[in-house]
Amino acid sequence: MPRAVTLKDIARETGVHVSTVSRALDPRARDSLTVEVVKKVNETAQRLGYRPNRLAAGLRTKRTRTVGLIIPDITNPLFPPIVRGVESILEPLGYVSIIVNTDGRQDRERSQMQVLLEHGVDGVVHAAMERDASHYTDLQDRNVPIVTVNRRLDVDGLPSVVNDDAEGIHEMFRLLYEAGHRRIAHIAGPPTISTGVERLAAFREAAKAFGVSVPDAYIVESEKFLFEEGHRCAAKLMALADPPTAILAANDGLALGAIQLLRDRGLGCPEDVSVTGFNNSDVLSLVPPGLTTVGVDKTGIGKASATLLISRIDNPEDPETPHLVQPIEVVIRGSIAPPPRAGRQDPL
Amino acid sequence: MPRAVTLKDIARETGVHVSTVSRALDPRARDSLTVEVVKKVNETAQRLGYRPNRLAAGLRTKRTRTVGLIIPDITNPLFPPIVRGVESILEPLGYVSIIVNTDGRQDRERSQMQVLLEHGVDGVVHAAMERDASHYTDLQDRNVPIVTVNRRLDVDGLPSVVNDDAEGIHEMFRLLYEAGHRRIAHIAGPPTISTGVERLAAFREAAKAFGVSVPDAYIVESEKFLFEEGHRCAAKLMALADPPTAILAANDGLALGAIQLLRDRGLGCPEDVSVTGFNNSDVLSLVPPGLTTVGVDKTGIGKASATLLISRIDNPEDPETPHLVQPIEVVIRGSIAPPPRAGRQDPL
DNA sequence: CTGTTAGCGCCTTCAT
DNA sequence: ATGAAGGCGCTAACAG
Repeated sequence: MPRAVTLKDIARETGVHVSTVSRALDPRARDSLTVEVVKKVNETAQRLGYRPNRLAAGLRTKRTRTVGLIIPDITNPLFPPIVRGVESILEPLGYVSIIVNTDGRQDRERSQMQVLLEHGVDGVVHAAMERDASHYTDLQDRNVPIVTVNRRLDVDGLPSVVNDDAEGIHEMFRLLYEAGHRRIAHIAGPPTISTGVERLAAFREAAKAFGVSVPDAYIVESEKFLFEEGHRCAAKLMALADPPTAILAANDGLALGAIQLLRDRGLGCPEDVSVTGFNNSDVLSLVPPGLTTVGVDKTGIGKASATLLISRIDNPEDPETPHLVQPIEVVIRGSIAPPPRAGRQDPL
Repeated sequence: MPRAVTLKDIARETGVHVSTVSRALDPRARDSLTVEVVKKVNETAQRLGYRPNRLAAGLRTKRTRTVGLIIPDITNPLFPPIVRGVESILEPLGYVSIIVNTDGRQDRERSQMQVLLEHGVDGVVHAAMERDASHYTDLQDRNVPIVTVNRRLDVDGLPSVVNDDAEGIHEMFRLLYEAGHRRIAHIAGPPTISTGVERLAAFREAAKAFGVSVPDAYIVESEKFLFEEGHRCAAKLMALADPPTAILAANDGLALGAIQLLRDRGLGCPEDVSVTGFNNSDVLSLVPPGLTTVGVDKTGIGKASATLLISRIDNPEDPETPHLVQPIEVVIRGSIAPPPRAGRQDPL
């Protein structure tokens, strides 16, 4: 069990002092040294297989090259690409990420932040879905930079990166409108989730923008962003005396559930009812009829948030708190068609 | 920017020495102290919001309560549940995980291990897919315990946790056999991937066990575990003079690609050709006809590997290197039917 | 039962 | 241009 090589070992080997070794290995301090010394030190470091002890360095410098990544649940397909995006920026810079899952629970969020603090993270990327403004006080007290990704906070002062949800909803609405639909319903996300309320608000905006009136009954709130909920909510919609000819769902899962409900009722998508989703989940191309949806750049928001975080870490005094909005992409598949004739005969 | 509270602060506040504070906070050393002192120290620690500095402690004790998690790509749906499983065990024990992605590249695996070492991880869980036995020498030299998960290594000496691939393939074969199939083909995984060769070997075993002879042309090797490859390989199979009546694919993606090929050719699954997969990916229930497949307990292997790792960390002298095999589950959906009449008329 | 001492590995003045 | 010395926060002998 050969002990790890330390500066001291290199010092002994080369005959110079430890602090000289430290300087020779530090690109920023290197030039105050003889080229020969630098060369010899680096060579022996190489030869002995020296690896800096980040703990010791961190203890001294208060910089650990570690960042915390707080996410609700890595199992939710939304987050792995974000994580990958973050790492694609951080890793080349020599940072490692400590990932913690919170399941969206405030108590866990709090305690996990403490854990990150204990490990001396240089910064934190917080990916979340809940709407509540979490208590970042501990981090801010300790002056640890934090960036939120994937949701805009109610209360603010922190940099954030989000997708352009409003634009995505607007474009889905436009597609339905231009196909001829006027009876357009919305299966909304849970009111506790940030994207749930954002997309609902955007839906209302879009309806107004296109001059389409939406009866209250055309807006159904789901309890979770899941297939089953889409199914349940679509059932409520299709049970109306005046059912919609199109359903704009707040995400893909809800949309797929809605399509299933239609099928159960003997209705076809898109012939009888058009449906749209949000997120462009990987599997969509496989499941008929192919959901028209909003593609979001998950890796992109991850990258952007990491870039933002690094700039905060490197310039702690910079007072800016940018709010980045990542553009979305319209993904057209087969789930939209003009409304059926019966639909057209109804008075607008 | 209030500096973090340290032992020294508590010492000053309570009037006892730093080392006494340290002891009072350590459950194992606590009982050599007066209850009053312990009480007072803990109260003030609480009041001041003391959080131990893990870096400093780690520098002293060589234990950081940090483990490394090496995976090819968190974006591959196979890994998030494993990660979650690992964390479900580690987090309650006070460990955090540093996750690094390697894209399965040896050079990155090597360099990332160095990075983990620099950060003083107490152990490493290595999830991998490639067959090559990686060089764990650096870790082993430093006496850092390591557990591999999701693949068995060619060369060994390390504890590992894998799924019971052989059993899964055997069961799929049985299902097909019992439905009446005798012309059963295999779309194999890439030969560079551990599960690829394992499942191919298991397929040959199963065929032998059931007394079914498999022509060479009935085994097609894919280059990646992907839909497109399943499509391509199935095309080769169905172009044979004597095409199979059943396709046992090495994973779900390949199976779905095969089903798509059948559809392209105007053939139905399961009426014309039966198909089976492996992994029980989340989406399968949504895509017709519902793939019959092998369910693997990803969270379970994650948990098992973490448990194994902890026991290695706690008992470094223990010479055992267990190889755990996690049981699989047969998931029956609609993709198997008896072979069509035409198939039966062929000579066996 | 508690204080003293030393040092983990590194960086950073301060001297020379 | 390099060495000496101190200390980051914590723990672990060793004293007493």
